[in-house]
Amino acid sequence: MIEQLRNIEIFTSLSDSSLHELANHIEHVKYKKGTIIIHADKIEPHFYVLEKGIARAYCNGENQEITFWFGQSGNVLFSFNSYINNRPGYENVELLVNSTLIQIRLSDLFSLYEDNLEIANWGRKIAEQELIATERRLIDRAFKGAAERYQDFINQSPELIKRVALKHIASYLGVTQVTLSRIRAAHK
Amino acid sequence: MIEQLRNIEIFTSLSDSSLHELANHIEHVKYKKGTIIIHADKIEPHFYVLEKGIARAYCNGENQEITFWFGQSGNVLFSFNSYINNRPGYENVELLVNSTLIQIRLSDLFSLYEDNLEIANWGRKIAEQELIATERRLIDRAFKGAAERYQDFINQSPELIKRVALKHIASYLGVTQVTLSRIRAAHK
DNA sequence: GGTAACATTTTACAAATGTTAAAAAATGAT
DNA sequence: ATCATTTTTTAACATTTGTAAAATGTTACC
Repeated sequence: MIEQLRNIEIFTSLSDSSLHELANHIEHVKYKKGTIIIHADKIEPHFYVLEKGIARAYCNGENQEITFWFGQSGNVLFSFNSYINNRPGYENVELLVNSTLIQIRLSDLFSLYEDNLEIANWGRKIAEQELIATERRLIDRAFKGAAERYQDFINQSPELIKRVALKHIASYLGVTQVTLSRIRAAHK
Repeated sequence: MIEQLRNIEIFTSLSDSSLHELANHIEHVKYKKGTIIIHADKIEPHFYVLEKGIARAYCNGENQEITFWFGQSGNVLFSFNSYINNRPGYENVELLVNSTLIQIRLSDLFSLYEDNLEIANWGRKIAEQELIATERRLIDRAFKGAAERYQDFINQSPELIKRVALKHIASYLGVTQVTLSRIRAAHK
C-alpha cells in the first residue's frame, strides 16, 4: 500500500510514518470516462489524487461551458470551495478517460491537518503550488496572445493535446473554438 | 504588541501562545508612497502584512506594465515565487500610499511552520484563500465582460476606486486604459 | 458498412477591444 | 496661483475575436 503511494510524486515528500497515517484513510476508486465526479452546487466530501487518468474542471454558463483546469496522472483534484470553505463548489469535474483515483474524506484529512505537523505542511504546499500555477495563468493571459498560449499549452501538456477535445482546450485558453481553429490553421 | 496584532483580521484565528511565538519575529516597518518594496528578479526574504495602506503587484512587459493584484489594509503581501519556491519573483510590489507593514523573515516563518502546528495550518489557510480568490478572477474573466468586471470591482473595492490610478485598475481588469474610459463614459 | 451523434473547420459578418495620437482635465511642486 | 507633469478622455482607424450557420471530418455503435 505504502509502496504504491510512494510512486506518486505528491507523496514523495512525506515520511514513512506520515504516509502511513494518511494511508489509513485512503481508498482507491475507479471510474469510467465521462463520469462527473464533482458536481457544482454540492459540497464534495472528498479530496482526490488522480492516480491515472485525465480530468477537467468546468463551470456552466448560460450558453457556454468554460473549462478552467485540467488534471493528469499525479495531480490533486478537489472542489475548491468544498475543501477551502466547506461550501458548495462552483465547478464540475469530469473524467475524460477511464481513471483510477485515490480518495480521502475531507473530514479525515482535516483531522490529520490538526494532528500531524508534517501533513499540515504538506497540505500547505499543495495549496501554494496550485496558487502559483493559477496566478501564472492569469498573468499569461495579460502578456501573451492566444496563439502563444496555445503553443505553450502544446509544449507543456503534449499528452492533453492528443487526448482532449479542442473545444475544451479552447475555453481553457480563453478563446472560442472558432478562434482556436484559426490559430491552428495559421500554423500550417 | 499582541493586542495590536489582534486587531488585524488575519491573526484573529491564532491562539495567544501561537500569536506570541509569531510576535517574537515581527517588525513594524513604514514606507512612503511610491516605495517599491518587492523587486522582480530578486528573492524577497520577507513576508508582509499590510497593516495600513494600499499596494499593487505588477509585472513589466515590453511596452506595458500589468497590475495583477491589489492589497489593502489587512491583506498579506509577499513575493509568490520567493515564498513558495525560494526563487526570484516575477512581480514588483509598489506602495500606492504611505503605509505601515508587519514584516516577518521568511526563514523565521518557515521555522515556525516546522515547529508549530497551528501556525502551519494558519499558513495553509492563507495560501488557500489566495488560491480561491485567484481562481475566481480567472473564471470571471471568462464569464463576464469588461464592463461587468468593472462594476464588480467598484462594488467589492470602493476604496481602491477612489485612491488608485485608473490605468492600474484597467490592467487589473484585463483591458487597456482606453477601453476602461469607454466603459466609464457609457455609464454616465 | 452505414448511420447517427458529435467534433472540427470554414465562411461571412458583427461586435468588442486595441493602437495611436491629441485634447482635456487633474495633480503636484514651487 | 502658475507652470509642468501626469492622468484621463476622446477620436479615428485597425485588428482581433466573437457569433451563427453550413460544410467537413471523426467516432461509436448497430
